[in-house]
Amino acid sequence: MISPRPQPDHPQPDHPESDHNDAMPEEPTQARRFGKARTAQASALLEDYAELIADLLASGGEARPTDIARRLGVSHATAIKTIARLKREGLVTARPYRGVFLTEAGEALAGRVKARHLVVVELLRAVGVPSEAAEQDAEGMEHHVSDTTLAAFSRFLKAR
Amino acid sequence: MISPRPQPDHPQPDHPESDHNDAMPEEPTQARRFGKARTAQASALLEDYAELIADLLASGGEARPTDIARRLGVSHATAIKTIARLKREGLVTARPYRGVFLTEAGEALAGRVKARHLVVVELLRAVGVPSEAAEQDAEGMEHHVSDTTLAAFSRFLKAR
DNA sequence: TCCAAAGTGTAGCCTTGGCTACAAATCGCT
DNA sequence: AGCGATTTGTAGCCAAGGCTACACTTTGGA
Repeated sequence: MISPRPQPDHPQPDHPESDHNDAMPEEPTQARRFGKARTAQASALLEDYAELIADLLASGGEARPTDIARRLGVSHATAIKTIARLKREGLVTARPYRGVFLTEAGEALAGRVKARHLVVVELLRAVGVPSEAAEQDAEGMEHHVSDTTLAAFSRFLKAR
Repeated sequence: MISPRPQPDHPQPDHPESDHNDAMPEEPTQARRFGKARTAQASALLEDYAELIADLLASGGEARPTDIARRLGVSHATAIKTIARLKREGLVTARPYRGVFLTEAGEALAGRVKARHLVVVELLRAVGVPSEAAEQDAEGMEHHVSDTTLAAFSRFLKAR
């Protein structure tokens, strides 16, 4: 399946790093950054679920799997599977046919997420992003906003 | 451009509450937002690879799988698998043991991604985020920045 | 020249997060 | 009370994106 005998038509004699005598340690930093972005992405779903469940409980009184699924735009089976994962993570409690509730940890997470969401949306609007786009983009961006950045956002908004 | 999953076109025929007279926050809107954030996430990796490959080609002359892997902080096997996917998507060309090169589409993508990255980092710094955090957070956030938001960022930076 | 090291590729495994299809439980209405 | 509709749960499938282990090429140095 691999090619028949690749010919050495490609002389690349020079070694890039030979002339890199000065500081080169750029890779670890970048790798770390990418890694962090990857892990942030991993918790994003959990955060969204926690926030939504809190929302449903606050407004409607109950958070049912189908409601969650519809709001998130996924099938109910997917929602149920994710709820199981939330349960494993200790963020919610749920008994069959009885709805979903947040644990204390889940509540705390939901609160943090919601606050962060608001700040991000506010900041986007403050720099001139239309509300519609601000809401849309914040949904994805917020999960990558570190505490440091969040604090800077708050400062900026207050000082404005 | 990148349509990873053949979306079976959500057969969400139901207009849930026909008799919900009072303001129920529209679920379709929220579902759409979450869905978009999800798909944005899907293309994020491809974007990162394209940008990195462009960077390596520009500075070192060649983009080898191990270099890519090291810079991204993943195993070389993972990098190779992803490169295969990039190939499937028509963003790069690569022959065994010969390095990776960008197609025209890949080049275009890399250019867009890089420009966006710069704007996002600039914006973050402009609102007071320390450089270190700005770089870190931009890495994750940029993939969720829509054209509309990007334009607003540029405007804000210019008008500052 | 030739052999070991470095780089590359393949195979298999895992988890996430989607989906559909089907089964079981609960609800709501007559 | 009973039955159909809705909701919930389960099972099985898929692709993406990780990993390790192993095999194969290329390259470079003795």
